[in-house]
Amino acid sequence: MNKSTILVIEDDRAIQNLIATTLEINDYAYQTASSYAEGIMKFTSHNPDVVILDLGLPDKDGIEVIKKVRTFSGVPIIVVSARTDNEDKINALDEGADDYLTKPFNTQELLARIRVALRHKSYNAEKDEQSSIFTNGNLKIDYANGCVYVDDEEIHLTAIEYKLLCLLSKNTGKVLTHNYIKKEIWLDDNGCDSQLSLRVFVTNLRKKLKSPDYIKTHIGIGYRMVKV
Amino acid sequence: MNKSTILVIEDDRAIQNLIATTLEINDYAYQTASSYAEGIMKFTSHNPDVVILDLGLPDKDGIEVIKKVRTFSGVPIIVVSARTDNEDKINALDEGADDYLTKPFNTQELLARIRVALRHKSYNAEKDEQSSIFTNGNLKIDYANGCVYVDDEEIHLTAIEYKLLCLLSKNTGKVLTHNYIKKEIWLDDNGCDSQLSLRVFVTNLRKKLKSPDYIKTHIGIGYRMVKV
DNA sequence: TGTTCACGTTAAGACGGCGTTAAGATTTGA
DNA sequence: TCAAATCTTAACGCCGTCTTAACGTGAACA
Repeated sequence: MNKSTILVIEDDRAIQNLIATTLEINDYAYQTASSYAEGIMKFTSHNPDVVILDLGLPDKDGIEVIKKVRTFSGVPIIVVSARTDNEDKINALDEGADDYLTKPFNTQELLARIRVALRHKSYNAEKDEQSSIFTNGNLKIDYANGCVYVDDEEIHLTAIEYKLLCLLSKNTGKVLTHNYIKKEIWLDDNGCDSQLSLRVFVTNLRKKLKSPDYIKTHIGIGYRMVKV
Repeated sequence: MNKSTILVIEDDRAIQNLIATTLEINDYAYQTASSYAEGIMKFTSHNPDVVILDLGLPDKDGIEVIKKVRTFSGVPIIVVSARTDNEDKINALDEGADDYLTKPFNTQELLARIRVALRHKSYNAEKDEQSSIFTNGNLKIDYANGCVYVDDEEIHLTAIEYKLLCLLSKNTGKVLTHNYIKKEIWLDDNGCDSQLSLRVFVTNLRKKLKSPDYIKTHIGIGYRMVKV
């Protein structure tokens, strides 16, 4: 049997050890991380099957881990936190966490919830095989680190340009309507004349990608990224 | 928007009402059941998107609901129970429940966990939606991506041409009247002499499809796509 | 066999959407 | 607070798309 790998992001050493021991006894492979940065790094290098996450990290709020991971992966995330406030729970769940346990927790329950998570994952596994690195011609996107390369040279994109590029690249081959793009990028859609702005962003993006061919225009409809 | 349907299996009337009210306020459709038998019956008749289940039912243990449902469905099941015993929790989760809340619970948290469950479900639904490709002879239409291929080579269609082709292909074998096509494509029908325009579009479409045979003319009536 | 009618085809012109540049407004970071 | 980066808006030329007109073609019918 293939061991499942579990990434534990937790800054309290005592609890980290408790979880690690529990996992070890139950024959799971695992990795540990003590901060946001280490967590993301270990995620990309080990591609775990489940993430166990504490919200109280030294460098950033644990919520940021959820947001970051969700930009490129649907892996099950179980939050384990001392925060009992409902708002924290709801916030974490809505940002993409799959479960939320409050400390102190029962290790048997944690194991059961890990089994639930693995069940979900294996059910999804068929279609899921997405990596955190996207490649198309001379274009490369590292979703986990938020870097974009053209001809193996890093290029600088603004926030909106990056969002737009992610949107297009994750839907390569699919035509995205102006309206859809608008809603994804400008969450409140009455902010500006985004139809016009969009044209400018596409222009700039094409320029920075050093080729107009990645993004194809569908007149009257929208845009689409094509395999080159 | 399509309302999600939630089945609440709970024998305590007070809590049943509490959940029902919460769901109603948040614009979910729901069904209620007070026993194992009623729960299974309503499940089969309403095919809910999520099940909320109390373990203490009058006729059978709630665990039996999980076992039964899992023999034919992977629908998300959220257990809501007064039993705080870890064994009960673990047992329910291992039998196939997806989440477990202990009473008294916070309604906002319940709602958040319902959203998690629906997310899982819709994520799975995407996989099944993959087969939206139409084929007819050398013509291939990828509705989901909005692309059209002839002889395995992509062809470019304008917005109206694509709309027209979709209309015809989705009604292959059926004659569509001029009037019907007109209404579907030119929503405000007083815009132009669409009868004349239509002739031009059909010509161009036939040319782009590299064969006049896909679209057959019914003089005085309309057009129809035929299987070639 | 000629007439008529609906449709096919082509081409031209009008129209609108798009790409592009640049300048003003806004946000961000030191 | 100021400077730099970013976002929004305006303007304009170009090009693809849509519409319209004109003519050709073939079938039905007397």
